[in-house]
Amino acid sequence: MKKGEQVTIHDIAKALGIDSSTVSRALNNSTRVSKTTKQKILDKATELGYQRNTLASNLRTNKTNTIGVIVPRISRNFFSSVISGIEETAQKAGYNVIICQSFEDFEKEQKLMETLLSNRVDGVLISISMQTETFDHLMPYLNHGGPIVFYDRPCYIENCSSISVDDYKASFMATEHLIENGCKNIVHFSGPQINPLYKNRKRGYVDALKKHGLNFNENYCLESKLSENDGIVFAKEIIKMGHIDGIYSSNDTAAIAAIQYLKSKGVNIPKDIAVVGFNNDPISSVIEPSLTTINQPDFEMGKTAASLLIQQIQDTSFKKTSKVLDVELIVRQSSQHKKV
Amino acid sequence: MKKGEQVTIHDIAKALGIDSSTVSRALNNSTRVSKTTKQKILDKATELGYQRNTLASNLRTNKTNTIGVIVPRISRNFFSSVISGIEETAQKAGYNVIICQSFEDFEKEQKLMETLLSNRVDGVLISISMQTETFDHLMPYLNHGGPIVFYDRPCYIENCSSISVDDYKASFMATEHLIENGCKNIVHFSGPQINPLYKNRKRGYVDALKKHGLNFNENYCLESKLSENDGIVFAKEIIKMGHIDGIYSSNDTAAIAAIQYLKSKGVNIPKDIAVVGFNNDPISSVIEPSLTTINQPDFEMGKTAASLLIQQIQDTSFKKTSKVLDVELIVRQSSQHKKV
DNA sequence: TTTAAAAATACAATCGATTGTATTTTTAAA
DNA sequence: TTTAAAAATACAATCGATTGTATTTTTAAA
Repeated sequence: MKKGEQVTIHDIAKALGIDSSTVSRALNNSTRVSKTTKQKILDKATELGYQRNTLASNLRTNKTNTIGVIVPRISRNFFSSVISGIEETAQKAGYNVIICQSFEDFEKEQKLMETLLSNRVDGVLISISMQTETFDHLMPYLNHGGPIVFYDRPCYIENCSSISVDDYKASFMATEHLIENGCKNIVHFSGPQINPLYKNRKRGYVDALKKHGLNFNENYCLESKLSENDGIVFAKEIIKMGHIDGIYSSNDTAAIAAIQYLKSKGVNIPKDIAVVGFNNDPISSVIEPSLTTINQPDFEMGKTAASLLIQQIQDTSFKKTSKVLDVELIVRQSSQHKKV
Repeated sequence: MKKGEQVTIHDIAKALGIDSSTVSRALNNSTRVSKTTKQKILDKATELGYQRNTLASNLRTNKTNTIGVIVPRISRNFFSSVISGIEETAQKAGYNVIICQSFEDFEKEQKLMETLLSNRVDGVLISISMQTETFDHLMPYLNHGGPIVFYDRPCYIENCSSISVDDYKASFMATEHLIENGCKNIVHFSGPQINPLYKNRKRGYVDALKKHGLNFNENYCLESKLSENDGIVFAKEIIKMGHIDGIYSSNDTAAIAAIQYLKSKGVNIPKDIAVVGFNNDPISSVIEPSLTTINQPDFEMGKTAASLLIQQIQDTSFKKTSKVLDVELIVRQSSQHKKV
């Protein structure tokens, strides 16, 4: 940005022979400026091509009207839908949104928090990375009085709102669905147990087994970061195990990778092994057999998260709340095992 | 952000009984401050939990070390890969990245440009929306001296660098591939012709037909925004047309939607109709039959775009350039028509 | 020990907008 | 026409950091 070309309120003031404070008030549509003057100022502003310097304004008013969003990866469908929800709500309330990717990396997440604090965003929405095990990097921001709301991946920090999905129930439903379809030896693809989200999903899986008199085998719970490659690795293990007839995966990515690998090895899905995923990625309806999965209200989660955060920004006495949204089991072909 | 909690360089200065200018210089590691003083200042800074106020700094130095990225939709795989490339290069050069979605909406794009100008980002990377037909909304930013680099969707504005893919060649290859596989009546799914990108793709399609002595039928060129729904609408038209044996789609989304619809109507892909897409979305390798498509160097495009922009930011005499990256035809099952 | 040069630090203005207070102008009642 | 109240505008300080210039302190040569 070339310096010489910046038009400021002082230029407008000088051009009209008035004070810059009046210009400022006019541009903010204050009642303290007469209509005639206001019009003159507005006209001159467009004439000179004035554009408010938000940096200066933000510095003075001590707020940025900006919320920062930390997301593990924007490329995942679930997250990009959440972001759309956030943007919609934020825009309506007059807030800008800065989107940052942590790439599931703790150090990157730390740096992003620093940048957001340094840029004095009014609030932060964060879905913590899978690597994150401590929360010290959030404290400077919280100590400066900045509100944080957790979405998708809950995180129990005092005074922070969070919004998530009923992972336990979803998992229970998914596992029970496999059992009802005749599966007896169900493997679970799980994520890092440090995260309550994956813990809850595991609990749901275990409890569903228990309810139906199937005993839980710790070896059947395969933990990873649920990447495509993890799905393939797990599929290989499953073939080695030999007698597995069901897979409940904590995300679609790993489930789909596993299905493709198993199919390539001549395993019939769902006749030999039934599969249920999690997320309802677009790809899940395209793969053959189409994948039974859990649909989350992603867009709504984004809207709710943004709305909780904005309430906290605007009303510091706002009581912190935790919201849990409901999910839906989408039954497709991959789970039609051997229905009696 | 609560006001009372802000620690400034003045607090550090007061605590140490020195001047704030010295504190500022120390924090910026200037040679004008002695090692002992520097250490004292750094220690006090961490003790007080000081975090630089970037707003103030940016206002004073008249740069933000931030580049703005306008992208039609982050959820599209191609764009999220481009963004990853941008972030990597930007981070290495010490720039922050603000990601904004236009959702292919012109008005939204206008607003985003205003916000970016207002926030005085040092440069802008933009892939213009499909709705965009005029470029007046870019002028205020350009007039303020801010550099803009176009990526993916070229846009010929004086003094602006751009980086794109050889769409003509890609299209020619794709169409020729269908012809070589025995297709005689090839439909082209095209995008808005206002955009050179889709124009070039159409040209490639037309020229490939010509080269192989097939005559070009304007009715075979179906124009839309290439959404999922557009793909279905086109598929219906194709069934009506009756004698189509090949589809070359300007993106995978429409191609895949069309394949699914055609399959549901009993059309055999690729025996009855062969299909080639564009983008190499992850879904293209999962659908059955797997989709022959064009792979673009998305990550590299992001890196190159960021690097071009940063060069322009740092060296105003930098000569504007247009780069064209090469593409690759990924042959899969959907195009195996009736190879002789 | 004196003194000039170099190093370190302080002073003061500035970036562009906002805002509490003071002053001037306008309005309307007396 | 006078005058008090209201409206409009100007003045001046401020947000937090940076930076050119001035001053002080330190270093090292004479």
